[in-house]
Amino acid sequence: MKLMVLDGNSVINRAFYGVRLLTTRDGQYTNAIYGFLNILDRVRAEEKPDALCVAFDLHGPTFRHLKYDGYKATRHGMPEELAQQMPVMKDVLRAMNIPIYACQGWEADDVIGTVAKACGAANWDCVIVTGDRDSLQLVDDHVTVKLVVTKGGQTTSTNYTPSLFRAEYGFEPERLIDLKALMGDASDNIPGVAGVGPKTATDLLLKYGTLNGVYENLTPQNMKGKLYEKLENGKDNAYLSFDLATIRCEAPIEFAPTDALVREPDRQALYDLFLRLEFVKLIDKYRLRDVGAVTGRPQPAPGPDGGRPLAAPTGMGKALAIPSSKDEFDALFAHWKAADCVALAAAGDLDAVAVDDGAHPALLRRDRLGLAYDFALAELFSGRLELTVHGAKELLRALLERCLPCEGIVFDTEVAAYLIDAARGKYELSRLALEHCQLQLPTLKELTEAGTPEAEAKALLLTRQAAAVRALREPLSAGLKAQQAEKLFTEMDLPLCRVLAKMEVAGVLVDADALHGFDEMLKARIETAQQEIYRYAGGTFNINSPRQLGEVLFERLGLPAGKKTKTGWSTNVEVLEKLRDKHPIIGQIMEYRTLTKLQATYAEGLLKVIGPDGRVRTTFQNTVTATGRLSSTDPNLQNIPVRTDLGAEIRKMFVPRPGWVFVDADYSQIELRVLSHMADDKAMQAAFNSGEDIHRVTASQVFGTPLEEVTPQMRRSAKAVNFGIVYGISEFSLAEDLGVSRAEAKAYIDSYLEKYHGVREFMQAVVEQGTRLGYVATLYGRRRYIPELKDGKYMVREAAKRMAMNSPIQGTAADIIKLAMLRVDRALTQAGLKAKLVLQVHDELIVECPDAETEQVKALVTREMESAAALAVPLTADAKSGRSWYEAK
DNA sequence: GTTATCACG
DNA sequence: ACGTACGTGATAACA
Repeated sequence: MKLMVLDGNSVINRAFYGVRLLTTRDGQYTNAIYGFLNILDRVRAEEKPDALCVAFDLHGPTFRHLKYDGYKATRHGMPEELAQQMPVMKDVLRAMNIPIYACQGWEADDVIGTVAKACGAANWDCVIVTGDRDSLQLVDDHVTVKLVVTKGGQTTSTNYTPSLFRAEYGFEPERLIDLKALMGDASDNIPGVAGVGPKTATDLLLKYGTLNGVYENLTPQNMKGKLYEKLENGKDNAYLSFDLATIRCEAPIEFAPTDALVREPDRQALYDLFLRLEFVKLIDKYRLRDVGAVTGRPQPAPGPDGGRPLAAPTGMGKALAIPSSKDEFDALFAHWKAADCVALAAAGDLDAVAVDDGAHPALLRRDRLGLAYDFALAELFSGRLELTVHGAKELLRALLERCLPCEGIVFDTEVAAYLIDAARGKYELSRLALEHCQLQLPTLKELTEAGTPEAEAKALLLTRQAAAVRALREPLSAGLKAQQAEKLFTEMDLPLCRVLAKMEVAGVLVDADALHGFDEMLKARIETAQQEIYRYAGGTFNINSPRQLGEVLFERLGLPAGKKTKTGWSTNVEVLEKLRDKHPIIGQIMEYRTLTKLQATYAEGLLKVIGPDGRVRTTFQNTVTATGRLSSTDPNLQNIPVRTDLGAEIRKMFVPRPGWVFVDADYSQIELRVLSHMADDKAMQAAFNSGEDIHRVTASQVFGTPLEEVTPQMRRSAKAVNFGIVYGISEFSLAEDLGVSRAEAKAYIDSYLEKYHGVREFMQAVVEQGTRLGYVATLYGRRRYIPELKDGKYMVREAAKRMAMNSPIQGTAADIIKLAMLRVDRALTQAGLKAKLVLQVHDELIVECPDAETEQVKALVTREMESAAALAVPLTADAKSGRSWYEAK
């Protein structure tokens, strides 16, 4: 029989430092618990013990402590983030029915030793799981130590048997005590013999066997140099250390191995705990999903009814209708019209839609309704129902693609959840339902594995999703209200979904032939650069591998290595730039990098996603960024090159359809204007009101030079300072950026904040409020929670301050351009123009426009962008038109 | 899946 | 004494 005992404190410590900080929505830290459970799972799977228990330290003085004042005096107190998790960890273990042992006045090690001894007496094997090497002294024929190391979430472990120990240390496990007695242990505050380290101590033990052996042979002849003296002087400390290092196996605990036989967990308690800790995946892993059902939770369990016919998705005894005629649908529709919340969940291909109004749940299926199906969809989205969905933009896109009506969506649970906490970036329906409504959604996999045919499983899932969407509306509405974010929701982010859907459907035409030609040209130039590089390097290697490149540059060619990354040398542009004059290979590598980037990401990358109609369709993500900006994926059309001539060639291949042009309008300095408004900085506002170039004015102010005497160099510096201010400046980075001394950079910043003291006060106020309230907000009330402002670590706190300073500015600018998009879209429609918004790039809007509408659209877009917000300074936008994105910019 | 790099505002 | 600008996404390498 085999018992496994975990050193609770040691393992949870490893887990805490090995897993990045995680918190629940209400701020409970969970990473150590999560990591502990992972380690526990792993070692259990590896060892398959018959019995299992955990030993913990208790607070307060220990037996060993009392013997020596210095003992443990330097052990760091547990960080608050970990201390908070300790009681919960024990709750989890209790719920798992794993016994916990601890003993006042005794250390976890002593308890473990006692347990191990009891195992020996009962003729059981014992495995000790710990992250500390102290316990290795307990290793014998029946006791092994499993030493765990956690690195970046990965856990590896080593099983120490007597033979492995001997191989590594050269002596018996028990002699580890003698070793510590000689060399000491700073982390445990064991003094050892002054001047004797691991090397000397090991040598001594190998020669004389034990600590006693060493002192029995202590003569000046035996010990070289000063060693004799050191040992003589350190004798008392050595024997004291021996005592301190010895694990006591007689802690007064009642223990027999059979007490700890593995038992089934208390599934209910464990489920409740995991739910509270938001360990959604672990609920699955421990197969606790069914527990939610048997305890009167609102939703039946997914597992057991996987094979049952569709029924009662709302748990209130209502029958699910699956209409198969227009009449049946009409009857349902009449009921829905009277409901205050009709929730929908639609299949991606729109071939099925689940409807749930709380009283008349239904599933509309194309295969059941046939020709009446499109009619039903048209009715559903005719605007006569108040619909709630999860992910309005995707649904609208699907409807628009099929030329169906798309009215009536008044609530989007995904967008609402994003507004409530934008920092999460992920808003899966299943997760939200679990957190806000304690409602379990099955997964498709579970249902099919339970034997439900795939089609039926998908249908069942949809009805569940509709019910979840309906259940979520209330708590999320309340959340929006609590944050006074209703207006932001109703008037900005929700209506924007339709505009974004229209833009996605419109897409942008890309000249595939031209792009293909560009691709070929790049390939040829890459080939040339590659040959040159191989020639200079004296052989071939993978230039794309930073590791191999580092080897060639810094080892083979012996170039001076600059900065390092975590894994090796850095080979990024800044490093290469500094080496440019040192070796001709550098220029070629930079060329190669530029070319391959263009080729892989833009030429080939875009060619891959051009549709049959020659257009590419991005997805605008409206629920990912922490600040409120949009992002663009698959493909990302917000990072098409522009800064270099060769890169900008790509923009020549983004073209309007024949007979049309692009109108491209961008805001001028929107973030700085927003800052001048929010900070109410009169000096900065005056600068904008003067109509002068802002960076020049800043230079003039900061350097105390008349405007006419500002040199390009001064303007460049001022521009960098302006950027720095928006980002939450640090002297160091500004100095780096400008290539000046830190003192000089500091002088710039000081001078800037002196002139623009409104900005200084604003930044201070934002950080103060952010720390006090836990969040910062835009002009329109969009919040970003930044709990790191209260973090104990200086670095984390400083980074959080920069986020706090930047987010209101970046976020307000994002809010304003969202308003502008709504206005432009509406104005184009109202004016009866054919022109369409096609792209947004943060401060820039691109409209595809018939030639004849060009001038009207330019004026309209400029007007709508400039009047989107009334700030204390003018908001200006410049519009241009052209036959390609390149020309229009 | 994580890391390094580099494209954009 | 420590490491450093804000916000994104795609690609290739490597574990």
